[in-house]
Amino acid sequence: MSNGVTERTVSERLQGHGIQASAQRVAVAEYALRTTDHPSADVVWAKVRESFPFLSRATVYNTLNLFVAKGLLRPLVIAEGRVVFDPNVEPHHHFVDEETGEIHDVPWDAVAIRSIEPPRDFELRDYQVIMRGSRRGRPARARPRGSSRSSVK
Amino acid sequence: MSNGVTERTVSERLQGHGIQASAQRVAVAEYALRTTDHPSADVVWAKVRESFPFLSRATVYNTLNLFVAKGLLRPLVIAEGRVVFDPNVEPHHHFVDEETGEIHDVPWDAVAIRSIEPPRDFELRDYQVIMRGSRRGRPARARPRGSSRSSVK
DNA sequence: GTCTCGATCTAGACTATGTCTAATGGTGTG
DNA sequence: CACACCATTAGACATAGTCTAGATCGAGAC
Repeated sequence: MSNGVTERTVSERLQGHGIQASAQRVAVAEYALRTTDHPSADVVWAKVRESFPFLSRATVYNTLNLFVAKGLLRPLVIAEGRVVFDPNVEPHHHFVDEETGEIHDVPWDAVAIRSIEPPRDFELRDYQVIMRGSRRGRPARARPRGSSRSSVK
Repeated sequence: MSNGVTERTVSERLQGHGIQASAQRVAVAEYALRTTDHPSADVVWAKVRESFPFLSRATVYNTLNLFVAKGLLRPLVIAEGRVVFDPNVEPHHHFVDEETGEIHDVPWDAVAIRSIEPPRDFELRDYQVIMRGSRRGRPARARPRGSSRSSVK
């Protein structure tokens, strides 16, 4: 794909957002800015270390937070127990599979909103629709939470 | 307020949902089923212990998860770093104040949705709009995250 | 009343996510 | 080379949440 955004090297993208490039930051960016998996910070750490073993956990957290501050990633508070990161910073919605915990992007125009009214005295900065459900045909009962066993005896 | 729902005692509500009442469960319910604060489990623990000191943390977690399983509470994955609980189990939306982290209920009809299309092969169980912003007049820059100091140097 | 059984409650160990700190190392400028 | 600055590191720390093993409670059987 050569759409004028992804054809630039990762290193150039970082510098274009005012981020000093370094070996570690490029390695994190190569994964985190290309994936569609909505990984958590620890998942990024594990993935990147496969090809770049000299990388501390603190650096991954620092780097991801830096990318968020510079507008390269968006943090999502949707998954249970952790923040996940989305390199798609354009407006869109999300669908959470309640059985697997997987998060899928939903195009902005898959939802037609006629009007939206924030609470009085509050200023709306952005919004999105969070859908929950499961793959068609599966009943989807008790949600997995932490361990695989049921959380209520 | 005597609207046919809240006029029943908490103990009766628990039994009506198939939950064996106990001193601890009633104490948790008195707070968690009445509040509009969207508390986390540890907040519930702290609040309830003010008037009911003999209460372990595990009991609070067990009890809240039981209430969720029985449909008395809805878990929300909106706030950073924790799950919060909402005794309003009717459909509604939420507004997150990005400065304070406070969560406010938004009535269902504050948003007019004309159509909504989940991803192919997925079954939509429920959905809600998550709005983010801040109180009018305040600029709302860096979001507080964990500690009060900036997370990116 | 007392025995028994299952449900509930408890303290504390444990795991996972995330932040902070102090020290180390690399790079550019003079 | 020396200095300053920034990135990186390991590990300590903080917090949310789960699990376990044992104590305790309560209701029915006798």
